[in-house]
Amino acid sequence: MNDGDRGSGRAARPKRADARRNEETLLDAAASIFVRSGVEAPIRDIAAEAGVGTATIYRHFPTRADLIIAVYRHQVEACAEAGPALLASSATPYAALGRWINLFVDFLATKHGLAAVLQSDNTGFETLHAYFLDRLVPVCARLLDAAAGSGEIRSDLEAYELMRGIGNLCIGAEHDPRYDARRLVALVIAGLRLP
Amino acid sequence: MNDGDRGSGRAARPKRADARRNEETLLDAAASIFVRSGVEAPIRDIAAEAGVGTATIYRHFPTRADLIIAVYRHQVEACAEAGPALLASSATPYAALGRWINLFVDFLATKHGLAAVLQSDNTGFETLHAYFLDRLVPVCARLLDAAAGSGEIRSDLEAYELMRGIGNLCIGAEHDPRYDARRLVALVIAGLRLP
DNA sequence: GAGTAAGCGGAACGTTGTCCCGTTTGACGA
DNA sequence: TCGTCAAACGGGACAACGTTCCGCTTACTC
Repeated sequence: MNDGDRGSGRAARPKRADARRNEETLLDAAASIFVRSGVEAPIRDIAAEAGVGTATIYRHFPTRADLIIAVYRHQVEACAEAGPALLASSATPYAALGRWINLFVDFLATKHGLAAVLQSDNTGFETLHAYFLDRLVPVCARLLDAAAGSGEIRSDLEAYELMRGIGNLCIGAEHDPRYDARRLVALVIAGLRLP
Repeated sequence: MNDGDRGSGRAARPKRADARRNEETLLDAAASIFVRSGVEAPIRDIAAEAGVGTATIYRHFPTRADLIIAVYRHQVEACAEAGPALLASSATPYAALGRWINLFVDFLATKHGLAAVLQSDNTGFETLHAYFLDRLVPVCARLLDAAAGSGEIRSDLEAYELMRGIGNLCIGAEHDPRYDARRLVALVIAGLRLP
């Protein structure tokens, strides 16, 4: 946001053109490498794909988390915005919740290794945790509250816990035909239901 | 098994005493380090704890998976053997299933990082996957079959898929007071129940 | 007690993340 | 148009780690 200049006081000179260009190139390269080799691909590979030095990546994205966030920001935003929309357009809050969780699973399951990174307690991914949580937990909480309010589900589960559980279930779902994360997630959602 | 000599033809000379001693020492050291730093602790740390060179570890346990298996074998066996016992002693197969899953979660949740490693699609952990799966999936399948047979749960979920899901849910459960794997697992088990 | 191969320790090598530093280059004022 | 300078750059340097190799040590056998 605030493309090009900062909002604070004396305009600190805007980014140089080559820097802006490099950032674009890097995002494209990272997206491409993430698809090919997962979000834990070596920094050097991404740098090579972009045709820049490794330091350039660190300059634009101090941590891997920052890069991942930048690459997937659009999709996360879309997912967050889908929450209220689904709530408005679905027959019941429970139905909305189910659909929204599916959206979330779609997102995670197609991102090679993202789910795993999202759960890792590795220091250095706090930014990533914080971003996902800040953005999506409130959305999930609203859906959960609505469904609890309408008496469809139990009300003793925190959105945070549910989202972490869903995230966990999506780990390693890409490469194992015998494991379908969606089926397990559906089980959790079913278990949420009140008799 | 077959402590000391091999069963095949000409007795290939038994292991040297110092080698056997080192293996013991290594298992103790690894167990201790696993508790302190998780199952992905640097090989060097384990070697240092045991007071041996790194090559000694590789000689006894060619891959990290082999070491992990050796360290936890007893507990896995106990878990496997608990399956039939619970089935015999519980009121219903469904109750037995629930208790057995709890045992499994207890095991995983206390082993710093084991759950994560168990799911990783990293080459080199096939042995670990194979061991856990070979040993525990059949046990789980029997419990699942029994509960399905008694009409308590749906019958369209493979034991393999359930176990992977449970394993996934246990990832990162140690260090986050806001995330209780057991609660999510209970939700899955509840979702399994037939109306 | 001597011979021998199993076993050992630690140095060496490859890979990866991260940081540093000398060089290049875009932006701006003259 | 051109000179100046800080932003930005590239790639080499360093550290941590997994893994392998090799010369030395030592437990067993006779």
